Amino acid sequence: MTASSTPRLPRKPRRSMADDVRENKREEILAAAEALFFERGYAQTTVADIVAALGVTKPYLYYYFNGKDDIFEQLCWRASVACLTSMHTDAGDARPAGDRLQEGLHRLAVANIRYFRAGTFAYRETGALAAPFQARLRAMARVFHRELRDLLQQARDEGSIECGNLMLTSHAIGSVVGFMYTWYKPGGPIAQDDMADEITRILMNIAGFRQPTPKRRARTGANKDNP
Amino acid sequence: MTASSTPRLPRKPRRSMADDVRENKREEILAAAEALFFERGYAQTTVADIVAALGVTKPYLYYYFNGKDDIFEQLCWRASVACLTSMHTDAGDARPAGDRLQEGLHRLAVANIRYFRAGTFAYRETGALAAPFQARLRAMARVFHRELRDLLQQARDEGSIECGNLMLTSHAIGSVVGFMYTWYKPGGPIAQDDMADEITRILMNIAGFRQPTPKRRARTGANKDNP
DNA sequence: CCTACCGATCGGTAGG
DNA sequence: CCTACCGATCGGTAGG
Repeated sequence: MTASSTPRLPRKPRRSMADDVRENKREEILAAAEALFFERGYAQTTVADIVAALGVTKPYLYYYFNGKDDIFEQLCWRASVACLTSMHTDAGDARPAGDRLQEGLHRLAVANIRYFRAGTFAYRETGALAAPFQARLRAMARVFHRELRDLLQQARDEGSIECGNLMLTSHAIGSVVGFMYTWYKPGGPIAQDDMADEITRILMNIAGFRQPTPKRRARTGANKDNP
Repeated sequence: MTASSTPRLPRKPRRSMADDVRENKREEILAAAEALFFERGYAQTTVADIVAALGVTKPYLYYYFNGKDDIFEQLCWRASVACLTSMHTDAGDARPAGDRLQEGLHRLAVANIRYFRAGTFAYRETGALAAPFQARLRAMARVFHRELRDLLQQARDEGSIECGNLMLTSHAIGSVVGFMYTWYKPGGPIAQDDMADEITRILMNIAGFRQPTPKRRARTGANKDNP
């Protein structure tokens, strides 16, 4: 989290080869557990299921993680962070709010497609999560909705969208990405990039977006080379 | 379901007073279990929790139900039926598709508000449901989306809505009601009837509804007295 | 890094 | 003798 160190000093590589191996094994366990938690649910997935899927034993798993709940929290946290920080925009970003909104919604769609499994744990499996962890997730969700509502309001004020109740609009947008897991599975007929664009269009439609900003046909994207 | 019997013969009341008492007790158990299953999840709710909430004992519960899974399935089934049959319209209904769509979406909103707890079990707790039961739910969900897409297409053909991909629009509509449980709790500042109207407006907006049918300002509603 | 096994707790049901 | 229920305990399995 606190990765702000003085540059120009490539000394002391934080990560040895042994660390990489360890990290790979951790990720293998996380990937196997994520698939099972998503399909069967947290409580219906046993630690024996996870280790069987990997062809290892239970003590192997407990060497890399503190327990079943530890694995679940790590999966849930990283996915929730990726999805719920999508609407964050730099304070110095002077572009029209409509552009920033569209870029944020696109990030939101991409994150929810990328983390389509673990991204659902926070709201599907609340009962399986410890109360303090739930509180941290709720706090992050509040920030997400605040940032989204602020962007919607700014975009409405500048006239690039037309929407009614901001809270309901915000929730409707969150619902479309949050409910995607019930019908969308990556690997289907539609490529992930195309699906992200399609979802972004739907989200912009819910926001009441009318035409791509009449003033100047701005081509938004990941263009952050020069300001 | 098959309640079509010859009238004018009030003989043989199907339901004795003892049956009513039994039915009341069943409903009490179902209500207590529903609240716990919704808040803690199926696996995190024990039979001991349910009976404790009612001040009764486990044999009492097992007299009225075959088990924990039996209770869960009954809750899930009745709620899912109520929500997923909302888009069904009579074959003889000759009104414009836009009106039938709006009426169906309003039923959908009302059903999801009414069954806001057990209505989520089908997609939140798939892992806790037996495979054959899941199959029956999936079949019913398929019918729901087919009926919704048919209505959307008819409404688009008659010009009362403008929407893009019918499948994505249908899923976006289902998402808004399916994800309501994450932010809406009945008993809040907004009355249930008002919330149903508000949700219906959002759903119609997602469908691309433009003004209440320009041709004739039809006032749709539950007015089925005379054709 | 595995085999073998524990303390705790589950859903369900016996006898009375 | 039946029903509707209680206190006590069952077999089986979870995480560890």
